[in-house]
Amino acid sequence: MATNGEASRSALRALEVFEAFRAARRPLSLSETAKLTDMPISTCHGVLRALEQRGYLYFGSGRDAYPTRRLWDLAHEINAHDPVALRLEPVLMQLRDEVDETVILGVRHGDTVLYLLVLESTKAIRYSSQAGEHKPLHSSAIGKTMLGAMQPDELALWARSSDLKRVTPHTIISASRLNEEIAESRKRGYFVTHGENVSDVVAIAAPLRIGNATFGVAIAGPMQRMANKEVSLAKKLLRSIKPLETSARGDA
Amino acid sequence: MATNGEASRSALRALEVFEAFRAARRPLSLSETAKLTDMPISTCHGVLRALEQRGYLYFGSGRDAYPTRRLWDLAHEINAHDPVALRLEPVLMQLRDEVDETVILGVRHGDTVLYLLVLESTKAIRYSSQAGEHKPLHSSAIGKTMLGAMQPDELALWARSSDLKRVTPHTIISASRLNEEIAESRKRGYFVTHGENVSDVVAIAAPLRIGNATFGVAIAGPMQRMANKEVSLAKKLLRSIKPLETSARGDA
DNA sequence: CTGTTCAGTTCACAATATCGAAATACATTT
DNA sequence: AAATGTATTTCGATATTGTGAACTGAACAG
Repeated sequence: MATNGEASRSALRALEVFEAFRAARRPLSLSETAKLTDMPISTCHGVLRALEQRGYLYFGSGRDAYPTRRLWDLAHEINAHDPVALRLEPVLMQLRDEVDETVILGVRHGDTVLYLLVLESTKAIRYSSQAGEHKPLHSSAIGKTMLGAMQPDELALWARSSDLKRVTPHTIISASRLNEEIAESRKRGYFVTHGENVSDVVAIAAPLRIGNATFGVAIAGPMQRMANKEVSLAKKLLRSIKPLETSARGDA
Repeated sequence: MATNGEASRSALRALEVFEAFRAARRPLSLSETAKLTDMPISTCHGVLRALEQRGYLYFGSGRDAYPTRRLWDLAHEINAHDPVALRLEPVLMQLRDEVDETVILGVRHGDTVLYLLVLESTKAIRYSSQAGEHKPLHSSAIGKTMLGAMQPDELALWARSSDLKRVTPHTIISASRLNEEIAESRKRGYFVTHGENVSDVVAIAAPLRIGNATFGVAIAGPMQRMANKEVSLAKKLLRSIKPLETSARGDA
């Protein structure tokens, strides 16, 4: 698991192209793709050609290209063997259905939380995000959960040495207040954010230990709907995920 | 749509890594990934880090990494808006279910056929392939379909100037025989291969014109099962795909 | 038919990634 | 604890790739 250093940009070019297709939701020409991905046209040209050669992309009759199923097949098979999500997803899905708010699985990743799995609410007004996103540790509910998993003295040190950026007007930017809140939440068994990362969003999160890794699971939704259900949602959350826990010996 | 020239290798590195995970069906360490992708460890290291930073990959507690859902979400959304497969897939799926042999959608791509969509039979013994694969024009059923869409004189020229490689003992490597067979098949309305591309595989294919692009649809299976059903399978194939055709004006 | 525009392709140089090797971290055994 | 073997990270010379600019070709208007 890496910590510092710069990493290659060009290795991700292919994925940037796919993301352009996702955003566009339709076939794209070379120049459109270049614009959307913010690459020079000649660079984009090379990437598209490479993808075409490998069968990831095809050009129909005109100049427009669209990805083939190859990417989907790839993702599908990878997914089908995901050791973590495989076990957790059914339960989290059930929780999502039960509360019909967005349910998120995340892990710590440096000074951020990485979303591994986002199961969105079916409601029109909902917390909407996606797997692969990063959120700050101090302003997200799962982040606080991760902080809660640290030793109190470690945490105090981390809070002092970190730049607790203000993300919204409600973000906690004082190290001492953060320490206090984490301590209280730890006792209570769950962690919350009230519009500290995204205005008007309340999230409730709890830790989930699998083997010797700590994950965090959150329920997130609009403040209006969440406000007076905090305790009952927290109970449902804890009830759902507790059975998933595994001691350091019994995991995949 | 490009024809010649060399294309970037490093842009595809990320996809090579994902393909390693597909093949492995489990989390992989850096050195394992490097071995599977046949990259030097230090190169692979850079790629994995880049993927990690962008949230496509995460390292659990140990040294092993696994892709997050991000790739799947990406593929899923791209798929959901695929203009061709969207319309064709339900019908092809129905055909697959009806005959329970593998059904393939392909297009011409230079001197090969590119598989856009592969719907495999549910039978244990079946023709198995995947989207993104390339097959020679002269030895695959969809390939012959593409040749059949050419003008006869164009075809004759192509056949003479191409290197009709022997793929199996049954591959047609004579330009004149190929010309004859295409001509007959054209009249008949469908194209076949008898173990010319893969031994013991029989495939039946027909053209599908959408707008001004020509696709090919094939039913492929083991010779034993296919042998005496050729005509009836061809009828089913044609019946399925004929309603999908669109003149040059009515497409997406 | 000719001029204009726009999309795609190619080219040569500058910027970047690659890869061997050496350094470090980690795990397991003695 | 020390030692051994294995895995990961760093480093820097070198080769490859990315990039702007110039080129080609197609589509269209006058």
